[in-house]
Amino acid sequence: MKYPLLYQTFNKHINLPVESYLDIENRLVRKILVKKEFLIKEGKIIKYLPFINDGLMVNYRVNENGERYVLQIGSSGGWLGDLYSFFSGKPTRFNIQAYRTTELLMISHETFEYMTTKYPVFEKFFRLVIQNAYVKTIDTKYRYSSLSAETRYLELIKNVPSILDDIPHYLIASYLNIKPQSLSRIRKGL
Amino acid sequence: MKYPLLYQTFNKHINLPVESYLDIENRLVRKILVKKEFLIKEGKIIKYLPFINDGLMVNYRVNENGERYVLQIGSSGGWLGDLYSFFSGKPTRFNIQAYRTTELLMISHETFEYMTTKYPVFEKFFRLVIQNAYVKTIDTKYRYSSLSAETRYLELIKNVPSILDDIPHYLIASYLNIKPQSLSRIRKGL
DNA sequence: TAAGCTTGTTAACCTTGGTGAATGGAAATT
DNA sequence: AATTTCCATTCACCAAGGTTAACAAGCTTA
Repeated sequence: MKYPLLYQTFNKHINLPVESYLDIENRLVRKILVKKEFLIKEGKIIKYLPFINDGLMVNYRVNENGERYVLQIGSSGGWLGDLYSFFSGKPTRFNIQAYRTTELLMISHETFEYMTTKYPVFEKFFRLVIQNAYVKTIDTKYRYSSLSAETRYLELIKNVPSILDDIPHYLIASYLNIKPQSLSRIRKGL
Repeated sequence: MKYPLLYQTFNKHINLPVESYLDIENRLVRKILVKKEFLIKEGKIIKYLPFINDGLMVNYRVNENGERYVLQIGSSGGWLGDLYSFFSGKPTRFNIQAYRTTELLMISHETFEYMTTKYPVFEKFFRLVIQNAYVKTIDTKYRYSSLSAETRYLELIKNVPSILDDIPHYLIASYLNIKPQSLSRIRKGL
């Protein structure tokens, strides 16, 4: 078994025999990104579902004025791609970039088909992965409404401490929905 | 066929023969809520996946100080429940309330099992419903970051005009992440 | 009908975070 | 090594939205 974290992730949601896991493991595309390298750039059509086996990635959109808005930060054990583009075949509006050396295990359309056909329990697995991500974003909306920027910042660095080493402050600020100057102000006040 | 909107909703994502649809239609629990009636109250365990065949519903959470935070507004043709509670069996933290007479078609655990077992294509259907909801909430985060409260208000009433007739302003304000006084101020300025 | 909620609005004042400009240091480029 | 670009920080000032309070209009309910 080359990727125990992935096996563990599958088994958190579904019951998967090791042989079936190994069958799938062989069909994954492994990819290494160095710091600042892009996995996804706006306008491309997404061909893979990426599992972050080890690393840290940032998903952002750019508006008409060229300003970045960080929407998601993904770390080891998570999935960070563009489901919509992957399943619809339409171009993505996201940019996903590694912020330290990152090892991805990627599922192609072909592998996705193979997995869900040969092991139908994977339909459920992917439903659960998406469902958890969805539930998390609703929770984020609640916490953004009810908590101050400072509290959100403290929560974030508690949950993902490695963020401070790897992700520039101006992106952390964007993720928190504030400007870099405001993040500086908050950090100064702590 | 009693509920053409539901049939249409299925067929937007998957190919479902009419006979299969009719088989399922018979297994739904129909429920009518009057204005202000609750579908879900915090602390309960959710037993159904509700489809809004006709109506308008609001999902909110309450914080320690008793303040409401509106997270979602659902209208005809949508799904508005608590997936997490439904699938995990844990108590919900949401409150979901009708804001006009609302007709729901509800899927019990038993019916969900039946649907996904007898017509496996429903695994895909529910994955897509959740996926679309997820994609939409990420988009909402982007638009909330980059747009002013006034623009968000104008977008909202453009997308769901019936909101103004049925949902009190203080809930609309909460959904927009502002206070009722600020919404008044915005409305005055228009 | 009266009393009592609930909701919407206004106004004065306050707080949080945004803006624009300046500075210094780190990193990338030449 | 020198130059340029990028990033974090600070500051003074500004704007959007929050807070508190008062009041009016609609409802409920007695």
